Amino acid sequence: MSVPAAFFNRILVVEDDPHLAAGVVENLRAEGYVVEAVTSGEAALEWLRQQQCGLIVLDVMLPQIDGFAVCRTLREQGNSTPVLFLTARGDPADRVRGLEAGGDDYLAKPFHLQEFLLRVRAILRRWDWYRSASDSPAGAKLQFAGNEVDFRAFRARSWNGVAQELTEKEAMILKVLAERPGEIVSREDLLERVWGYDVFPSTRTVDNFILRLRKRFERDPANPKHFLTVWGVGYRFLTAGEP
Amino acid sequence: MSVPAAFFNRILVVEDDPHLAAGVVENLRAEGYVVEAVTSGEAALEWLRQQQCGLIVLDVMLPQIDGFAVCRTLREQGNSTPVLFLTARGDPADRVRGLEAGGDDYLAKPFHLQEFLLRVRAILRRWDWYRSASDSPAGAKLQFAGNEVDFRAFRARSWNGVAQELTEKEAMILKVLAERPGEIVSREDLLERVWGYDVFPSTRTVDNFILRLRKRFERDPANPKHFLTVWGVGYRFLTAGEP
DNA sequence: TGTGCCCGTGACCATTCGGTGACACTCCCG
DNA sequence: CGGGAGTGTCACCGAATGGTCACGGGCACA
Repeated sequence: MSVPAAFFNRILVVEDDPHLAAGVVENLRAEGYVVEAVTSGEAALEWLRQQQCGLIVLDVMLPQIDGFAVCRTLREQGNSTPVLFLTARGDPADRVRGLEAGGDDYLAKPFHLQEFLLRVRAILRRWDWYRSASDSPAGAKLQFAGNEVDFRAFRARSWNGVAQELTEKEAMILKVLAERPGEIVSREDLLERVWGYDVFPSTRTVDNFILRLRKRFERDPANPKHFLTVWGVGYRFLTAGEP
Repeated sequence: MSVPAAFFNRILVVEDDPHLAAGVVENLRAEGYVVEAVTSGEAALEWLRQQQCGLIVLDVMLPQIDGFAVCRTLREQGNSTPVLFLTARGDPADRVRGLEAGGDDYLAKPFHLQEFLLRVRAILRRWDWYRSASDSPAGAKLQFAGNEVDFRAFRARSWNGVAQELTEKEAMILKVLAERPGEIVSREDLLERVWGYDVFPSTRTVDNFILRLRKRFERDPANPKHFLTVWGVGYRFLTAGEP
């Protein structure tokens, strides 16, 4: 049963709300998955007739065919790709319904992005019997300027050896910045990536988190060398030092 | 490290109706399990003398030796492989009898295929921890910070030498956490792994068990060093101290 | 039938996080 | 060189979350 590993890190996202879809897609991509997105059940079924993926993220509330029906149809066709349902309601009975439709997991909106990513990882890990258990999507750890960050555990050790317990948001902001070292990341980008959907704090909130990161990881927080301000736009992360 | 042959995902189907057997076998295979089938209790016992599997799907109505008897015999022989009974009748008393014979779950024919597959998955996942405990001596015991836990016996000795009798749930939660030291485990993960897919205690229940584990194993339960809270997500277990 | 153990829940309180506003400061631009 | 927009920084507050306890139901066993 040695299946070519190619499609295992591919994920199909089926979501009609473009905003939510964008957040989900971007975050999955950032985790190292290859992501495709469609906006309806029909499109999903069509896509899956021609392509394979390792996981389907499937909104329950879709126009025309709902998510449950999509999943049932797939299963009847003998397609056993893992499915993670997203639903607006948090009703436990819905969870059972989802599972009985042939799904593998279920998450109620609004969900924590982190929780979502954990589940995606869990499903993929669970399904991969024959792969080593230590598969880690890209970038579980980050090192720069003597700091060491473990994104899996929200934990870090700063240059001076002090252990740091990051909060969820701190960790995610850091991750988003660190994914594109040297590139400019706008505050809006950060909001989208970290808060995901339906919540929009002011951009000042972002500044505050940058402040915290500087305090944690900069030798001289007032003269940042790694969390740089790009005036009028956003921020830029440097691991060592390059203009 | 492509681990092929752990027997966890092997399933033995004991069913004398060839038609039903074929359907069950095929569907299990489609799910990715490795399936063997025999048609009588004797054959099952014989097979199990030489082979191991992660689950036995056992029809109750078999020629000669019935399913209950097969299961009892296995248990007397010290074989603790999980058993899922299939029975023609929906008699609740049968369920009790099945459980008394040492079975793990029970499904009345005719059953929904999805329901069946769900139960299979649930059983395998639930028993995962136990298997890993009883298979390798290493997995059976956990040591950290002067505590010693024997998952097989639900028994432990805490750092101060006090003997602890763990309950089943306590042991399972501890096991799930300890399987991924340093990594975040969400409450939902814990619920699913420990309670199964169709039971829904509140997430507060999880907190309570964490509380108990802390009382048992932390030197200062109010300032946990090993059972750490990850705010907004879940918990994280540390044996000593690692980044 | 009674007793004890588990475990699930609700209540109450403590803590944490994150979002905001205020104020000082910086940078850009005229 | 001065003004205004944008940013650094801080302290604060509300809401959400977790810690902890005590109660009660259910099951098992005597």
